Amino acid sequence: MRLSRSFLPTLRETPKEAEIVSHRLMLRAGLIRQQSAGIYSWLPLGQKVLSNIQRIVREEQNRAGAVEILMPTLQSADLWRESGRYDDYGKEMLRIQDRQEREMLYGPTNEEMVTDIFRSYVRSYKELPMNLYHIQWKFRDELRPRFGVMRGREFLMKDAYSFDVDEAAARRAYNRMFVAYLRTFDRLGVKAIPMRADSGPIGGDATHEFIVLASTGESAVFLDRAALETPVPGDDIDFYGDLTPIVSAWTEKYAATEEMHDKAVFEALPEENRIEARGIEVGQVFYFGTKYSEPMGATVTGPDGVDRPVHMGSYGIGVSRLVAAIIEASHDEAGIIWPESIAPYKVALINLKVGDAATDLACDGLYERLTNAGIEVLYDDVEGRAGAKFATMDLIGLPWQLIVGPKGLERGEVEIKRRATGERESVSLDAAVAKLLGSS
RNA sequence: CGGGGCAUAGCGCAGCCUGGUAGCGCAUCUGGUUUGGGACCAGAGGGUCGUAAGUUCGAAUCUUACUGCCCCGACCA
Repeated sequence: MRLSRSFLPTLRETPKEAEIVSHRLMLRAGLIRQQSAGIYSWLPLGQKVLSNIQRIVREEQNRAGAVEILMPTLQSADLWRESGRYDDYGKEMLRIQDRQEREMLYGPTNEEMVTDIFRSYVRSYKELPMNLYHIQWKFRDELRPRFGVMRGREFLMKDAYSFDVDEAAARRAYNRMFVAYLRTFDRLGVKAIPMRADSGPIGGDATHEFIVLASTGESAVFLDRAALETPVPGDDIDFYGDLTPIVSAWTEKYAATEEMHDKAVFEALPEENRIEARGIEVGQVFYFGTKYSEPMGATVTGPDGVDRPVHMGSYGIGVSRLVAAIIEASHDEAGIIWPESIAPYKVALINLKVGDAATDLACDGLYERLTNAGIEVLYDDVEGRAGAKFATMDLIGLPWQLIVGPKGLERGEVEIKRRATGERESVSLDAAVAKLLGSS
């Protein structure tokens, strides 16, 4: 993408409403614009990051056997009366009337709706296990939205729902999502630790929150340092094999949120292993048995010919929140440092002297070669001073900067800078292309 | 929802106390000089001062109500 044809509104000064670093950087780098308390528009750069995160989430969900659907944002109140949650959910749920004065709501979650879909079609245990997910906007009318998209009212969430014939099978489904989450967050370039968590109003007796450590996090957490070093399974993992050793390797190490904190167990750890920190919840997995299937009549016929309510779990990832969480975990004084897997562009191609024939020619050539090779390049082809160009590119945090100016070109060289480390080297144009093609 | 704060140009702010019809920096536009880490000079455009009522000869400024937004807390992907 040529900068001259793009829409990249960066700010030199921080809007005063932004308190935490991710919110400030998201506004300054032109990722989002606030439209109302807790409600944001996503600008081109933010939208690209959001879709890159979705792509990875989707790939890992699919790999773990979940099947993508798409449910609407608006739901009928009647469905929620079946589960009893229409009255329970309270003011956090945005209730709407349509022109026929039918009671509707903007979905804060989708257990009822997915259960309705399931019960409409599935009759036999032979069709299980089943796991349906979607990535859709949710609305929760928070008392106090804050920190930008970290706690917005409207937010993008991946939510998956598993259906199984009995508890043992449901626990296996739970483990599949647990492992999928380990892999997803790893690929997104963040260290998210599964921690024992309170099940809250959704109910159920098995749940973990996946938490990214960050000083600005909203939850206080306690964990064993060993949890940080537990390996994440590779992409050769067999999701239908026995996952319990992997899950156990994580759950055996102490890691808990404040609500579930067991002081005695924590203090039994060697002192140097005890970590007290703050964290951002980016995902949560639940097993809640027949909480919805029973009142809503989602049953299957078992091998013995008897109908039983299915055992369910739900699995959420806060996609829009992850954008902020990743920035909290990966930035410096100058701006954002995107992990390569989700960076909006891989390379910032900086033309230091737009209008200089040789520089323009070199840049256009590099742009074409890289783009043709399938690399996403943001090409700064706009007249401007070097300092301002560097500052903007540092701010938006693309992993690589390819700096091209007349001085280097006289020697036949361009400069490659790695945003994360600041390390830079001067190489020939061919070597630069080769290096960028070669780096993953 | 309890407590606190803010609202003046695209962004950041001053002016308000002590009423007299709005200013600074950045950004934008024009011209020139510059050009490898957010340049300089000269000029220009842009605001019915959140909304509504009130007080007054006169309101950004005083009063009241409302709205929006932010922060702390309780609640939450």
